[in-house]
Amino acid sequence: MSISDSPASSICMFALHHQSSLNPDSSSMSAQMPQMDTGLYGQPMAFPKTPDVVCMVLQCITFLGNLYVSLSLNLFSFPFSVTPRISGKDFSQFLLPPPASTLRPMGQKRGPSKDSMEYRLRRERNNIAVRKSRDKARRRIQLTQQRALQLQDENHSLQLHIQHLSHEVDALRHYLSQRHLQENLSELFISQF
Amino acid sequence: MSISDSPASSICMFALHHQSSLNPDSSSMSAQMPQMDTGLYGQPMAFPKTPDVVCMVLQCITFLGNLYVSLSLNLFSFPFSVTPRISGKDFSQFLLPPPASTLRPMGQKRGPSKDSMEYRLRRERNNIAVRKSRDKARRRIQLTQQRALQLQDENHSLQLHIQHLSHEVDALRHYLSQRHLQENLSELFISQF
DNA sequence: TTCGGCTTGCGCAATTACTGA
DNA sequence: GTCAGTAATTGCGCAAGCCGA
Repeated sequence: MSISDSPASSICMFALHHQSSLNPDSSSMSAQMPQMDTGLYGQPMAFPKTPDVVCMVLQCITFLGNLYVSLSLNLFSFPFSVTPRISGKDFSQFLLPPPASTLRPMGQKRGPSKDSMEYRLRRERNNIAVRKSRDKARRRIQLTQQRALQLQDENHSLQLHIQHLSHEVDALRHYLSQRHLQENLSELFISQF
Repeated sequence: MSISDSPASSICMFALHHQSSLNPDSSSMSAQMPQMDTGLYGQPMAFPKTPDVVCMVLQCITFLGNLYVSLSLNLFSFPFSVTPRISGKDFSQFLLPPPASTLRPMGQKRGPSKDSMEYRLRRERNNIAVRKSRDKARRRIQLTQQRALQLQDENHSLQLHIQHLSHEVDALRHYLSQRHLQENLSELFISQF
């Protein structure tokens, strides 16, 4: 588990920011502020129509991914509450072509652009992997918690057992010491005759 | 912990999607596909210059949020690795005004729009809360794991203790039975006289 | 009832871990 | 052993729901 928010780094980020706040190369920024590129890339372009068959493929991938998570959840039957907190889950972002304005000019080498089918397939595969990984993590956490509770109970039982055995040992020792004392007295009594 | 990916719900989502894949009301879609609005809202507008004081406020909030996480991490000194995996963390998205093209016309009642300062402040507060909450969850998981290991060790010690006590009880019982046999023999021997 | 913080599912992107050629 | 491609992991932001004051 890695945390990038160490004090030094966060302070450095904070300090460095003043010089790089206009960096247009950040992919996360371009994802959230695509309009920064409008001056360069905002020229009118033909909206790329996505073939229906590709939509079907994406739908199938999404569906199978969700089915995987659902089945694995039910397979292990963990006590997750299944309340539909996210009521309006929206898959349309995967089925619609990305906006035309995020297209880069042809000369730009950025790998596959955000509207390419390869990019969408890659993203969707990763989304499935992410869901799978997080589900696995949830299971691991649940197992650890259950194991801790079980160990706690076991510990309690063992302590009771130890208590019982200790009492037994004490009783036996006490009994023996009494017997020993008695015998000593008897021997003393006998020896006086 | 709630999971909304039950089989039924995911299938329903899948089925429902066919009728709503073009829903432009999805906020998540609008976040990732802001250009869908260009035809409506892409008219030339004056770029809203953000006052420097607001940038300062946002910077302070971000900085304090990161500081909180950092300090709480160091305060409890958990063995997190501090490798800077995200090398180019970019805060500029919070410090720059949002793109003009995401502005909604005044008539639209959507609550605070994505470019309003109130929205950005709300988002930034939530981001801080999210970081805090996830950090707390990480700590909880770490504690649970450590507790499980500790309980396991404790369990082992207790089992050894029980083993020792059981042997002791056995030895004492055996000793007593021998003594009892001896005494019976003695009594028998004495009674014969 | 409302409001603000807290949780949590999710997608994105970067990075790491694996695996087969 | 190397390298390319893919899966897995992880930090992050967004949004929705939850909860207590």
